[in-house]
Amino acid sequence: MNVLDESFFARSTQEVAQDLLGSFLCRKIGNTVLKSVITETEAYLDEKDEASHARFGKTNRSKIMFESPGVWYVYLIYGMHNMLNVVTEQTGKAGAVLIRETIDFKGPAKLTSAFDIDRKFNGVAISPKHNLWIEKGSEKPAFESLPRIGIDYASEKWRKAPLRFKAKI
DNA sequence: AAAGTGATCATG
DNA sequence: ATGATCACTTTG
Repeated sequence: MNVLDESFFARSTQEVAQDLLGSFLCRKIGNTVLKSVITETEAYLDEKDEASHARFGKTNRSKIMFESPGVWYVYLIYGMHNMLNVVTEQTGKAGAVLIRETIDFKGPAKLTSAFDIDRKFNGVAISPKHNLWIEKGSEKPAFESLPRIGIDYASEKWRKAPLRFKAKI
């Protein structure tokens, strides 16, 4: 099938972040299936990445990033917005990709709001069985690499690291 | 430019 | 226990 499985996610975070561009985020709610093309992602690496939640090591929140690839990592930010990430890398190595926008929804919090995604998906397998999954796109789009958003607390090296990937329309 | 909102992390 | 901070959005 076209459904992405664990082998897709068990690779380097940057590769997964780039390859996710052009694929379809899919959500089943009742009898309806929503599908929207992913157009922007960000890679968050392991302990060395000063912008990543893994920078403090394994904590209650970040431990999911160290665990098995192919599950969702969803957390609440600013007291009101849910962020949707996929866990990457082999078990034991931290990594996650933030899905920042799709062709229909500009902004990570608007996306989760539109797809009715919240922390109940944290740690859940990325699979149609759980009504939230990703399907392979027809072709990998051209993209540009940019600094990530909203991480001013990190040092210059990481603030400027081109770990945001945006598909060219 | 600044509010709004609550989980999370460090510190005590 | 408390306090500062935060991978955002909306409004002015």
